[in-house]
Amino acid sequence: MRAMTESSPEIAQVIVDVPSIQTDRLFSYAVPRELTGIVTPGMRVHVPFGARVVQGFVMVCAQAEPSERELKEIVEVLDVAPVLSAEQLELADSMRHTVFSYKISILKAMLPNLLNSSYDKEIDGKRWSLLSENEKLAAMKRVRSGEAAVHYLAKTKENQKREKWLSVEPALAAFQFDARSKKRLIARDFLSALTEPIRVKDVPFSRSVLAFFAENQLIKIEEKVVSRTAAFFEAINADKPRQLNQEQENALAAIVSSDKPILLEGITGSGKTEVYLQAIAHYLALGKRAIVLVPEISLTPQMTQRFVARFGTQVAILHSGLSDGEKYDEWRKIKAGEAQVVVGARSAIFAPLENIGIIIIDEEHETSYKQDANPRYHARDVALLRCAFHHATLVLGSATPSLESRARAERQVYQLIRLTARANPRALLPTVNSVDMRRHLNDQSADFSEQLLEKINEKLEKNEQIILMLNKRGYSSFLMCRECGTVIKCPNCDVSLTLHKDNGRWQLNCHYCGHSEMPPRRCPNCGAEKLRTYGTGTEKVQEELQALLPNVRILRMDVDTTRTKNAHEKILTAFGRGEADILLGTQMIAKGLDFPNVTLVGVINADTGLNLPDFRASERTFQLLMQVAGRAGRADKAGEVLIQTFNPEHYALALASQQDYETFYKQEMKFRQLQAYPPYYFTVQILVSHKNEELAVKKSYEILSLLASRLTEKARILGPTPRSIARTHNFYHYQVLIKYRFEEGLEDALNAILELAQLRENRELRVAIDSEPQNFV
DNA sequence: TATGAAAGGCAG
DNA sequence: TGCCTTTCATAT
Repeated sequence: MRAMTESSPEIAQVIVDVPSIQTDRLFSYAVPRELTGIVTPGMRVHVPFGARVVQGFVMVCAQAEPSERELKEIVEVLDVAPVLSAEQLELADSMRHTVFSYKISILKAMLPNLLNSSYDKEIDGKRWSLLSENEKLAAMKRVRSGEAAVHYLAKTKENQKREKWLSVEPALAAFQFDARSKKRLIARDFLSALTEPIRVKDVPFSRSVLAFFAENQLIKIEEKVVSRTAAFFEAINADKPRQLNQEQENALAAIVSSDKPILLEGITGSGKTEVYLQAIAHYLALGKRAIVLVPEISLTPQMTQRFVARFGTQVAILHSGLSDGEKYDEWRKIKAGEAQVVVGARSAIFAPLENIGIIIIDEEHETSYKQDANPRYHARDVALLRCAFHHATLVLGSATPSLESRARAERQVYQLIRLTARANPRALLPTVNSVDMRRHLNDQSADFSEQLLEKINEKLEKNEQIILMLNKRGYSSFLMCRECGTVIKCPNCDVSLTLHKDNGRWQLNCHYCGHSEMPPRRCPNCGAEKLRTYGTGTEKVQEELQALLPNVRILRMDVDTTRTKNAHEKILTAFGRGEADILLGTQMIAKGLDFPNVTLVGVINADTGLNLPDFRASERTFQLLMQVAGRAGRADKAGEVLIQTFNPEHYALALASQQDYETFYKQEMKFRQLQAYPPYYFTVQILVSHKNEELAVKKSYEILSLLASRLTEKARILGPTPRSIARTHNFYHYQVLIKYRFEEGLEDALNAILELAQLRENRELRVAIDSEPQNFV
């Protein structure tokens, strides 16, 4: 076989890093003779493409046909071993049918950023990107007149962190030192006491001292590739499996024996994580590996430490808080087979694990598992494909499963397993009550009912902790003129500006485009000095609460207080240590936190998400309330939940108060059936954006008629309608929604839309196709 | 996506 | 005609 590949030329078929519909296909290149047999599918290469050199992925290698026309040659191979496995290449093929973005985007999403090349060019040996504007103009002139030549570069960003390590040679013991060289003698004593290699930067002697030892071969200094993430794993104490209760035992038994995906519906505190851990241990014992997905926000040490405590350095962790270098290091650790368990957010579903036995998706209903930029994949769908390939078990865990998943369990596509009791039998379920805020409009505070204040005081007296949720950041939602009704709006977007108070400085911010301005004193429309704030955000609640209870210690957690690295973690650690009485925040505090001393959860306004123009608004509200309620009474103390609302009779709120998922599921399913929404129908959303509103509408209609001509009458096509925020960043957004059950021509029709979007006349147009969109606002 | 070639616009 | 900008087809 080897002889054959050496004798006849090879060609490599490559997907190039040029995202367009015209280039979304294989391109053939000749494999240079010296690389024959070395280039294999899944490797990154640099190839000539037009006038440039671009990165590409080898998808197929084959013997060249004798009649084949002259092909350009691969310029360079970037890898000694494929960075993408055969499984991943196949996965990209499958995903291309449901995720309407280009193959190259899907492939790139599977790799850490550092493995994607950056491009530059060289003119007379000088890097284009390093030239000043004037130098660029001069260089262009010289190129045009033929005085200089352009050399196109593609460069991998891959970089490994290296450290110098010192080890002692046997010769050191016998070496005769000059008695006058004090420093060297001290160093000798230090070095000869070493039993293991040591990092050069940890040696307390200057370079010149060490140089003497190195020159005389008394020590050896070597560069080692080191991991940027290893330190995290060292500080964590080991932990042993805990005793499972009967329900957990049953769940575990079902997981390890099931031939279909498992939907694990377990109330908060029912010990899902322990079931996950023991299920993983089961597969590890069989020599298999595991992926665990958790929502980004719960990737705090609280969650990850449990996995590291149980499985130690076999765990690799992937989340957005890591730098590109750190992510690359974790990726390499997995690729090298050093990690058996990968814990991470959405993109960890692409982890280069082999021999997967189980994939677990915790909080499976979370929308963050769907990527809301290209490629718009859902980690759950990718997990299904990977499990099919590996014959692995998929476990979807949640206290409030998505309707899609729960309905699949109903139809026996998934096996439904319930955990109905708290793992700690002394931990009681919280009691949940709602407060009808319509009756409390005249209370001393507009945002706090007397009941809630009373409860807060009661808990403070007992030195217990409180979590308060208000799903609105900033100080107040908008500024309105009391004279003429003018609301201060963003110049680039169709939204009102949110008032913020940052270190005592007032500011109006746009939450969509980042626009920021000083609040005006007078109304810009009528000039009256009657601008008032409306709507309460977390900043204002903090201020109010501090005024009502001067001695209370409040920690605020929202996007604005968690911008810096590890800020999130710091706030939670401080709260866990009891450095504050109240944790006040947006919905990010609802997820996965476990503080035993928290006995009261207050929802200041449960209605914020309810009136959004999204068919999932009720589902989201229900899930959020259930989740935040689960933060109360996690340990031996009884927990209470108080939900303030203007819609106490709304079924999402009423059933969340009763902690009744099953009834909610049934009721919501009726609504979905009536309205022909998921899970009864599949949906595809086409988003059309243009700086010119008329053109956005016109193009939307072109897309509509294209769809109408290609789909059957059974497909329901809605729109075009403006998005609920019709303009952001000065772009007007329209959408067309397709609801369907079975449409053979859909994939072709959607690819035709991608083609339409690439037409020259549509250069200013942005079109995104979102299969099973999770976000309509 | 980004390139070079071709076509178009304009001053002299 | 030279010089600059815009348009367009194309990539193995």
